[in-house]
Amino acid sequence: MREKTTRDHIVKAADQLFYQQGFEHTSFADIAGVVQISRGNFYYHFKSKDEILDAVINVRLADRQVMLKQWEVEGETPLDRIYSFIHILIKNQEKIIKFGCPIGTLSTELSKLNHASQNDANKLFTLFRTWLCRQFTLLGRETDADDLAMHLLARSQGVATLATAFRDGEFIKIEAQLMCDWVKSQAVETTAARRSIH
Amino acid sequence: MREKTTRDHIVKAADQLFYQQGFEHTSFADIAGVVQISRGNFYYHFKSKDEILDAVINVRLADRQVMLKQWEVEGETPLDRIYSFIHILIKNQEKIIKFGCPIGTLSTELSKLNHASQNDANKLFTLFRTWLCRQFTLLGRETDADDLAMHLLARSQGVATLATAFRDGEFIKIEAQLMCDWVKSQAVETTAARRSIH
DNA sequence: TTGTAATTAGGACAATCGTCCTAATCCGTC
DNA sequence: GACGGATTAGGACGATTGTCCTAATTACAA
Repeated sequence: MREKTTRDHIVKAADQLFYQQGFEHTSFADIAGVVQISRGNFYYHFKSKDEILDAVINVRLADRQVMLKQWEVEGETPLDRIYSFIHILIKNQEKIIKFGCPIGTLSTELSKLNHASQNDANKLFTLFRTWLCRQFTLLGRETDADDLAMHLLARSQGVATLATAFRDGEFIKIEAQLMCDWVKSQAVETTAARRSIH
Repeated sequence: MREKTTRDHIVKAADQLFYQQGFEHTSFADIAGVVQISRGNFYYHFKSKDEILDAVINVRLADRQVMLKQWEVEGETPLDRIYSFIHILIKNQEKIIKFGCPIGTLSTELSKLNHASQNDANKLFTLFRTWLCRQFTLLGRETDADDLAMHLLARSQGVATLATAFRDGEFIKIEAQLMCDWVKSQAVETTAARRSIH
């Protein structure tokens, strides 16, 4: 699990710092301080700061892909798997309160910077969106699975934003429970009368 | 409505630029370019960039207070007033797709910067939170009015975040409708059997 | 018209940013 | 031990940042 190469160290440190301080607010000096490396050495491994960002995004994509695969193995039903998604809000509670959602905050920042990598960063959202979409399809909601996926994604994003602003961990717990209840109610509707989301 | 003083011009330009580009990514040169003023002249009106931020936050607070007051006058029922809140997502659709929610994105950025004014910026959230809380109380949900207010705030924040990421205006419309349906269902529960939020 | 305060323009400032260059060092191979 | 490529250290660079200082200009009162 421990990274061996200097390049991996740089990416790992950048990943954390971009999350905690934001991309623009993190300087080469900051990363160098963590990795214990000379500033000039960066440019042997990366041609620019943007290239480090790309590497960070790719690492995050790979990490989340592994996580989603793991949820597919562990969760027997699509319901269980969606619960796993909701549960990361609880699991990462402390970090979310301090720094928000790593995917959402990066997407928001790059959007304001009008950064060239915003499309790449948003692939992280798409990754969860299509995964959730597939689970809702398996749940029998093939016609509106994507709407349900977007709905759940949005709610988790909103919870993260407000939990950070108000430094409120209890709020995360309450909303996570509501989200689980909502998902369950959506599954039930497969056998019951089909209604709109509410 | 037109601002007279140079100070007001600066604050207005900073307000827009902080929204569109973010606080840190907006330089004095950027503001000066809009206001058509020399860079050195800033420090006659403000002692620092942080002081401009404080002024912007106060202007936003005043603006939103006026808006909320207006909704109280226009809306006959608390239900109507909450609808007005949800409707800003539709009204500001284009801006939200481009730049997100001005309150949420500022709060998120200042949180990452660990900026001294983050508490002041979060007062914007509190303003809507207490206002929504009052409306839900008038709706007969005095016991969990604050939970409902936070829930609605979170959902609107999440919608804004994803609408920006996916540049999707249709998503805003769908979710706004869902939120309206949800609010209505919450009001109905006052007369019907009291259940948990779902 | 004159004098005084308010306002502005423009440049200097130290610090920091991302970037780049070159010399030194490391390390495995012959 | 010597060679050669991979890796690193350290500083120089131009640009930009927020901040500050001072002289010039404006606007208003006497």
